[in-house]
Order: sequence, then structure tokens, then C-alpha cells
Amino acid sequence: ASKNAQFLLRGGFIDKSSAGVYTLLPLGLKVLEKINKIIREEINAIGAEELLMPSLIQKKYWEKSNRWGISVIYKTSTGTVDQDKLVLEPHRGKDFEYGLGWTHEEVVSAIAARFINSYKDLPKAVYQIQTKFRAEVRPQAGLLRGREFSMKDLYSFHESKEDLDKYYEKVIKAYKNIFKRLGLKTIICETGGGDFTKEYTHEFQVLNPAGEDTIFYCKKCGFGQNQEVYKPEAHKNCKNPIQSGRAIEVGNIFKLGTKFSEAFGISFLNKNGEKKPVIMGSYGIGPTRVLGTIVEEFSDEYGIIWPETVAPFQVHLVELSGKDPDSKVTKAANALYEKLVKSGVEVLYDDRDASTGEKLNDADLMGIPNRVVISEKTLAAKKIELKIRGSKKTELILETQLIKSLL
RNA sequence: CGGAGCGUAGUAUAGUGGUAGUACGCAUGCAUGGGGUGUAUGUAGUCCGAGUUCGAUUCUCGGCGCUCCGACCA
Repeated sequence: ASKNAQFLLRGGFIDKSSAGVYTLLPLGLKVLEKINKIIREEINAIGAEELLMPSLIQKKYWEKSNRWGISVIYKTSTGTVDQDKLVLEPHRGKDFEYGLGWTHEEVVSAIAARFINSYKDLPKAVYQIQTKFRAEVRPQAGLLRGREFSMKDLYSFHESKEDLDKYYEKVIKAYKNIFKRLGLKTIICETGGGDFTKEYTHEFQVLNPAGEDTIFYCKKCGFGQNQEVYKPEAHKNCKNPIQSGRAIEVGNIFKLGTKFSEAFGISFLNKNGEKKPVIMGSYGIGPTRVLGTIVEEFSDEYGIIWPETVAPFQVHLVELSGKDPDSKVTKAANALYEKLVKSGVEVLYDDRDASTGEKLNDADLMGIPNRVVISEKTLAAKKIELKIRGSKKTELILETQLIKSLL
């Protein structure tokens, strides 16, 4: 199994429900929410508003864009496998056909068609963080490729190509901020746009052997291309050799142009009273895939090493009291726990009646940045023991020092 | 979608045409107490359906599920 699946399952972050479908357990959800918070902050900062669209999307929407039929595998009411659609059981003598949302251009376009009428309504950008469904025949690599996963999808609407281009650059900047805060080094790669657009689209790729894509890039000039469209002549002005490697795609951005605005009739009257189609862009980041990617990037033989920005807790407090629930060690650890929580520190308190080795190994596996141990030894020294996850050494420090360093 | 394999306890596995064993886990006791400690007792299982057979967990067929290689991947 892949590293992220192994550590996340063993550490109690996720639980496998079926192939490519996972529950985020309380610990994993905490991490996901931290990732989402960073994404929201940066996307809000470029003027987009959050909304929430449905997952169940009626056939008529998909038919307008000619995408009914690329969707999810489900059983139809007749019991045969149909690759195209979800058919709900007959009701009042009628089948109801829906596609489960694997992207939301159709829904957002229908909304935009109703609300956008004038150049004064533009530009506009909306996004959501929502569960998506895809007919992956072969899910793999834990959270890196699932049948159900979380996605932040942002859609923008503009009166001109130039305005879209400007916003596209703003999104690139926001994405750079997001991935930087998540601790991920990304390479922006050009790739073909599929049936979306003839223009190049861009992927944010994290170099990692667990990745499914092969990319070509240059560290010096910033050149990056996916293998699918690789054209080395685009790099001829730089003398630095091109490198290649496996990479995980954590985000992608598209200029949709007028494909959807034409299909759904999203138009506006410009200053001259002329009717024009709206120019659109679409921009995705997969938070659950990001979660898996972070684990692929930050771990050692013992477990995960969370970056502080997304760690489920700041402190993993371990008390080594042995069996006696009334021992001085337990009381001191309880007191420290209360004090940390009151100070606003996020603490995971391991007060299990388990062996020392078990507790310390679990702490390594779970990867919380600061491990604090309270034991007979630390009480004797009137200090607490701190170990930063990922470093080899432990240090004895004063409780006040610890709290100060965490706030 | 092309190719391969697998389905036995909560998990990981062994074995058999005559109804199943081991390890871990879990429960309880005793010992231990700074890197998954020792010990005793207990707990729990053959994916579903059909066929062959006196008898199927084992063989055959179908279904469902899972894994791996490749293709696809807005």
C-alpha cells in the first residue's frame, strides 16, 4: 500500500469504506479542516464568494453541455451496469436520472445564466468545497485517487478575455500562497486542455515518486510541462538542462472561454447595449488529495511529520505514570493539559494505560509537531520534556517556556 | 477498458473433499513501568447463490467484493 494510505490508516486518520472511498475519522477531519481554512482564506482574498451546489445533478444539465455519459458507474433500476448515469428507483412510474457531480460547470453556469445580465454584474467569482464523485475504474494510492473525494472548485465570469487573463494570474498567485502555507513545493506545468479548451491549461504539480504524472521542468527558468504535451522547443532559450520526474497534481486551472456560457446562455449587455457571451475560468484544488500528498512528502520510517500549519494538534501530551491513576505524574499531566487547553493550545492527551513504547511510537506515527512527556524524571527536574517531531533530540524545559513558545 | 491474482476471526495469515489452526487485537488477572514488556485464561472465522458429491471452507459455474500491472484521468 502507498505511504499515505498506510500511515493514515494505521494512525487512525482515515478508515477505508470501500475501494477508493474513505471515511475521515476525527483526527483526519481536523487536518482536512485546516487545509480548507487555508484555501478559504486565500480564495476569499481574491474576491471569490463561497457557495454550495448540489451533488445530485439532473440529466438535463449534463445534456446541455454534452457531458451526460462521462460520469459515474452505478446500477440502474433494471439491474444492469450502465457507465453513464445514476438512475433512481422508479417512482410513480418514472425513472429519475441524475449524474453525481464530478465537477460543477453545468450547475454554476445555470445559476450564472439567471443572475448575470449586465457588464455591471461582472466580474464575478464563486467557489465551493464539496465532495466529488468519479468513475475511477481503478482507485489507488490511498487518498491520491479515489471514487469520492473533496474538491475546492472555483468559477470565474468575465466580460473580456483580458479580464479573465488578469484573474487567471491572480488565481495562480493565490494558489502559490496556498501551497506554500501547506508546505508543498509546486511546479506549474502546462498541459493540454482536453475538450475544455484549445489553450494550454496549468497544473500545480508536487514532485514525488508516488505521483501518477510525469513532468518535465527546469528549476532555473521555471519551465514546466506535463509529459502529455511535452514540447522541448519551448525551452530553447534557457541553457539549463530539463529534468523530469514523477509528480502529484494537486491543483489545476482552466480558461473555459465561452464553451459553457454558450451552452447555457450566459450573456450580458455591454456598455453599448450589445449582447455578449460571458468568458469563464475554472480552478480546482483537491483537499483530500492534498492531505495524502502532505503525508507522501513529510514522513520518516516511524510515521507522519505534519507541517505545523495543518497538524491536527499542536501538542501530543504523553504521561508516563504507569498504572497508578492517582500518581503525582498523572496529576501533573492532568494539570498541564488543563493549563494548555485554557491557553488555547490544541492538545492531544495520551492518558491511556499503555506501555511507554506504545505511547511514544503512536506519537511518532501520528506526527504531531510537539511531543511533551511528563514522567517521574521530568517531575524530579521540575521541568517538562519536549521533542519536536522529526528531530532526534529531546530537551527538558520549563513549563512556562513551553507555553510561551506555543502561543 | 485490456491482463493477472485473491476472498478463512476485528486485522494478518495457515490448512483440509469428513466442519479449521497460528499471530496480533480485544476482555480479565498477575508481574512490568522511558521506545510496541512478560505470562495465564477467555473471546471470535470459511463473501453470497447455484451445481457436483453421502458430505463442499476446499472442486465447477455465476454474482459481489478486494488487490496488482497497463490504458484512461477536464
